[in-house]
Amino acid sequence: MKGYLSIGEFAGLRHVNPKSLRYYERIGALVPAYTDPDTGYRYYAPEQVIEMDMILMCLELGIPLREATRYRKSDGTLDIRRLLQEGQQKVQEKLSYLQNSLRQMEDALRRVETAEQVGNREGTYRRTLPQRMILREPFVCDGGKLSFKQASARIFQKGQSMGLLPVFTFPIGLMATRTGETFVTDIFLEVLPQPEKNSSLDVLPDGVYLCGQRSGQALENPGQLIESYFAQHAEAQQLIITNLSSANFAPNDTVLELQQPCKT
Amino acid sequence: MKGYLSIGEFAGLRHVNPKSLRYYERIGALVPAYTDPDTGYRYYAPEQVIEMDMILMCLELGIPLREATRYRKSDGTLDIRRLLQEGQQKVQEKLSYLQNSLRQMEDALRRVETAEQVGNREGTYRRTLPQRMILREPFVCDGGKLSFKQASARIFQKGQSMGLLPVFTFPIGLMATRTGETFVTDIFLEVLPQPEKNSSLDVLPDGVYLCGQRSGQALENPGQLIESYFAQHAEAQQLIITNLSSANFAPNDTVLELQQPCKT
DNA sequence: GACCCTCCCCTTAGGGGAGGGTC
DNA sequence: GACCCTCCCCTTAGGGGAGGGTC
Repeated sequence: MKGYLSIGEFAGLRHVNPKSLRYYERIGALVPAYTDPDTGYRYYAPEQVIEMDMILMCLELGIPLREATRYRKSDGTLDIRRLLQEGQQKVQEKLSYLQNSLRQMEDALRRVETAEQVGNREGTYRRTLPQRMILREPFVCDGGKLSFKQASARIFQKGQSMGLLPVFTFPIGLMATRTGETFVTDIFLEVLPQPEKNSSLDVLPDGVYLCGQRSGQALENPGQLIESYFAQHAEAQQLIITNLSSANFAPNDTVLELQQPCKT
Repeated sequence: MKGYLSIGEFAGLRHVNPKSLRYYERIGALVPAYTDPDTGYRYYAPEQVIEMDMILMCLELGIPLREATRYRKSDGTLDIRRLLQEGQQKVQEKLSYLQNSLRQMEDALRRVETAEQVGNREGTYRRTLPQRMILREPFVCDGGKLSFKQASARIFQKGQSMGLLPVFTFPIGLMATRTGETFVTDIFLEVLPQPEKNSSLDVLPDGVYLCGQRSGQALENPGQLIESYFAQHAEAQQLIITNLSSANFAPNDTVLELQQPCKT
């Protein structure tokens, strides 16, 4: 056929499979310029490669092919400009979404790596912690009503509804502050800093912390854990209990770190 | 169930559909901590949310769930670190791919918009063109062997195999250079500048061009078009013929622009 | 001999019900 | 009454054949 391309030749122009072109025809997205009525052979005009390009762009952008007809006007002409404009916006959105994902993943990896270095240390040690942004709620230890697990489910949901995006579940904890003979506790969720949300967040300051580790089971009775800590450390005004996230996460095998801010 | 979550509660932790969780169980990606043998009710442990997070991350990264078991070691522990590391790489790749797409789309849109401003002008006019990078091949007009359509299909394939990424098919053309009484012609494909590939490309310099338009049909006999142009413009040493890409692309309705570099 | 045709069956990650039991 | 269960059928964009004609 003079000037026309067979399905294989046409497919070769963009390294697609002839099967794909038959599918595009079936759904009406790209009809060959000529089909031999005797043999059923499809023949494409070289200019049709632009239709193929538009289809390939729609696929990349995640625009369903049945909707791709929106970029074809009633007279059959293609509205490339609209596809490009709407496409640019879609790509921009994907880009900022991925950039956000990357930030989260970097943060999570950093967390896992420090946990690996710190994990399973014996006794008491000091380490310097960066500033942490937290979402915080009062939590009454041993009140009986809300177990720690239930409370943590709640704060996760709150953080999520606020769009605070914690990646993986590690950074949850309790903080206790001594008030006279007793203490008050809050549950908290460590979140990624996000400029526009910081007003509803609290800060755990950076600095040197006096640390020690406990098994994860200890959180089943957090009141007792805190009480005995404060009894043994008369100078402690505040105690932070958080889970060390490990790269080999095994449920029922988390390690807690107790962190007591040092006066400097 | 004390401490366990029903499928709906667990799904709510990450705003997923319970149907998804049943699917994850079916393929073995996330098995509930406990299933009531009498009622079939699924119960999840709150810590399992980390498994859900890993699944959600795999989905975002385009890692098939059946492969997601790779991030679970033989003893059942999760290898979060590996997922994060491999995931970061995937996200980086997607990012640079999208950034490239965006560049191409911006370029295509710019092209469409200038074509809109310039399109359908009568007579002769001057306009300033930016520098263009081109991939170029000799093309013998009216040699008979290779039609222009066939030759353009070939150069597209060449450009593609070199990874030069033309978006949409517009930027193709012919350039003719006068040599004494006759002229030589090349076919060319305009491509996006890419630092690492520029060595195999030619340059059409920026500057002012003397332009005029013809219907797309004229390319069916390009030799004649060029011959009559050179006959009418004794001063012309070089002629570039390229298609004006329109935002409303209609095959068989392209407009050609003849561009003659002006001496300045 | 390489290419093209039309069936036909299969894939991923679920969603939308129907019909019936459970908290 | 809201929630959960198991079927069953459906979706997108094709890919992998089988069996048979075409360039």
